[in-house]
Amino acid sequence: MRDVAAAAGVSVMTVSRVMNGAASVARDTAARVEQAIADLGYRRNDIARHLRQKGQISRTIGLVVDDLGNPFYSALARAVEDAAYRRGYLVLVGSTNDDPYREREVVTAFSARQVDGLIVVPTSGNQAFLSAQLAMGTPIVCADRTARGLDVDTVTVDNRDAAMRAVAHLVDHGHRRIAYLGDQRSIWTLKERYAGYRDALAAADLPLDRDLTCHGLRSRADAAAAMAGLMALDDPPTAVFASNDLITMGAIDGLGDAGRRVALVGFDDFPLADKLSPPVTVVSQDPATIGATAAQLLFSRIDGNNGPARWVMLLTRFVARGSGEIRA
Amino acid sequence: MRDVAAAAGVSVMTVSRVMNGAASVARDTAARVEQAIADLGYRRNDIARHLRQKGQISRTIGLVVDDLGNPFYSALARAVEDAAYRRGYLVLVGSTNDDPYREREVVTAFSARQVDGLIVVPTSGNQAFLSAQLAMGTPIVCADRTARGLDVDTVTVDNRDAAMRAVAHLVDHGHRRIAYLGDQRSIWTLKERYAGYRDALAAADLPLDRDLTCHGLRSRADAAAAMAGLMALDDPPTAVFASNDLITMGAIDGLGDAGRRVALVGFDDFPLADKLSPPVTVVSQDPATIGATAAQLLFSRIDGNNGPARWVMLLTRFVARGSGEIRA
DNA sequence: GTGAAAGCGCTAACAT
DNA sequence: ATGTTAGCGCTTTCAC
Repeated sequence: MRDVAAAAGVSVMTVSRVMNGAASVARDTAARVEQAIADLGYRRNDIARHLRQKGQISRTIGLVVDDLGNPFYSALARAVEDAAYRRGYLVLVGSTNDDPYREREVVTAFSARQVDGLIVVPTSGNQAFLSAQLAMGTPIVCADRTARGLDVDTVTVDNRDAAMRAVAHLVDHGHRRIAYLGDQRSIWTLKERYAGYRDALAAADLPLDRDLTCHGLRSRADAAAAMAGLMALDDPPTAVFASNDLITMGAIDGLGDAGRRVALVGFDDFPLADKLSPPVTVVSQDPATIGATAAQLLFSRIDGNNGPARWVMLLTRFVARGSGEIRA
Repeated sequence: MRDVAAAAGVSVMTVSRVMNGAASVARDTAARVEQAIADLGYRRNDIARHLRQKGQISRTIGLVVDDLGNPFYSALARAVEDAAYRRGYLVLVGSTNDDPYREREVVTAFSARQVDGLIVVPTSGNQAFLSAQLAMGTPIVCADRTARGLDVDTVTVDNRDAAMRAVAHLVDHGHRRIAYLGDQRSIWTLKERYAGYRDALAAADLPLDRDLTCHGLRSRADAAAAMAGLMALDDPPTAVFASNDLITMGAIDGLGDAGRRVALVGFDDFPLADKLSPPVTVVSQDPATIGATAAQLLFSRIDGNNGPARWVMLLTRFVARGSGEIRA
C-alpha cells in the first residue's frame, strides 16, 4: 500500500480511500491511484484491514461438522457456504469425527482466528467449553444435534417423533419382532431415534427385546454384520428399523435375499433407494434446509439479535416405497 | 493481552513469551502469568499474531471446488482437511458451481485473507488470473481437472484412457451402437472422457454417431430425459457410456426396464451400484486420494519446494459388475 | 530474565 | 480533497 501511495504520489490514506470507494477523492487522483494499483498488482490485506476496522469483524464464520466427507454433512455445509457467500462471508470448515477433543481443538482454532460466528454439529461430548466463546460475543448455532451444557440456537429435525412413526408403521403392518440398528447411543440424534423406537413399542404394548437392538454401529460394514447376526437368531426379527443411511445400506447388505421377506424402514433418504428391490421405505430429512436455517439463525445473531435461544424443529417426511410395507 | 500483563504485573512481552512457551521466563513469573490468563479467560488473537510474525504466514489454506455438496468433492475436501489438520492448518472452502466469475471472486477473497496456499478444482473458464497469486508467492495446486493458461502442480486421474477402456469393454461385448451421455464439454474431465469414448470407437472402426451423443447434462433428471430420448429412437443404442455418477443414475432412471437388455458402464463408483439389477459396471476413482495427493503437493510447495510443476496422474479401477457385460 | 520501542498493513478520528 | 496521528493485538529487535 505504501508502494502504491509512493507510485501515485499520494498518502496511504488516499489509497485506502480509493480501495474503499470513498466519494471524497478527486477523480484524477483516484485515477492515478487506480493506475498505480494496477501497475503494481496491489491487493489489499483483508486481515490487517479487519484488525483495525470498526467492530473487529473478520467476515468469516466457522463450520464444525462430524464428517465433511459424509454426504449429509456436505449438503449441510454447502447450504451454509451459499448463505455465507451471499453475505460476503468466508467459511472455515472442520470435521470432528465425533471426537470431543478434536471438536475443542477446531473450535478453539477458529475462535483464535476471530470468526464472527460458529455453526457446530456437537459431538457426544460436553459443549460447556463453548460458553467461553459465547461470553466473548461469538454467536453459536447448533445444527443437527443439540449441545450439552449450553443454551444456544439449535436446528434439528423431529428425530424422536419421526422414529416413533416409522416403527409404528412397522407395527401397523403386523410386526411384533422389530429390530433396532443404530450408531452410538451417545450421539444425540441416535438417542432420540432410539427413544422413538421404544415409544412405538410401548404404545403397541410390545416388549423391548435387548437381543433385537444393536448400538454402536459406526459403518456400513458394522451394520451388515449386525444384521446378519440378527438373522442368525433362533427367532429372527420380521422387521428392522435402521437409524441412519449408512446403517440402512448395511442392513440391506446383511439381509441379502431375506430383504424380500423382512420389512425395513430407514432413517435418512439416499440416492437409488427407489431403485432397489424392494424399494426402500425411509424417513427423509433435508440437510440443506438444516444448514440454510442454521445460517439464517447465525446471521440474525451477527446482525445483533440477542433474544432468547431458539430451537427450530424441522419436519421429516415419511416415504413409503415398499420395504416398509412388507407384512409380518 | 495488556490486561493479562497488568494483572500479572509484567509487560506484554512476558505474556507473549509465556503464550509461546519461551524458555527464558522465570518459573514463578510464568505461573503468575498463567494464572492471570486463566482468570481473565484470555485467548490469543491469531490474526494479529500472524500479521507481525516472521514470514507472514496465516496457517490457512483455501480449497475451491465445483460443489461442496457433491459427495465426490466432499470426500476430496475431507482428505484435504485432514492433511491440513495434521499440519495445524485451517481450511477455507468455497464452491464455484463451475462459474468462472464466482471462481474468481472466491479465489480473490481467499488471497485477500492471505492464505498460504490454494487447492483449486478449476472451472471451465480461464485460470490465467491465478498467475497473479502465484507470482505473489501463493502456491496453487489443481485437483481433479487441469487449469487453462496456468502451469501448476496438478492431480487428476487418467480420464481419457479410462473412458477409452470402458467403451472398448462395451465394444468387446459386441456393441456397435454405443451412446455417450455427458455433462458440459467445456469441463476438462468431460472433454477427456468424451475423447476416450471417441478413441475407443475409432479403434474399433465404428462411426461417431451424433444422434447417440448427448452433452450438457447437468443433473440426474437431465440424464434420465436424454436416456429416454435415445431409447425412443428408431434405432436405439444397445449400450451406454455415462460419464459421471449422477449421469449414470439418470441413465438408470431413463432406461427403466430396458436396463436389462441395454449395457451400461458409468464413470465414478457410487453406493449401492452393486445392489441394483443388474449391478452397475463402473470406472472407479478415489476422490479422497486425489485430495490427499493435492494436499501433499501443496504442502511441499509451502515447505519451499520450487521445482518445476508436477502432474500426478492417479489410476482408475474398472469394476465389472454385470450391467457392462450385457451382450449386444 | 525482562522490558521498551518499533512496526506488521491497514483504518478511525481528527486535522488541514 | 487530502494528510497526519494514533492504534488494532501481537511479535521482533535490541537494550538492560
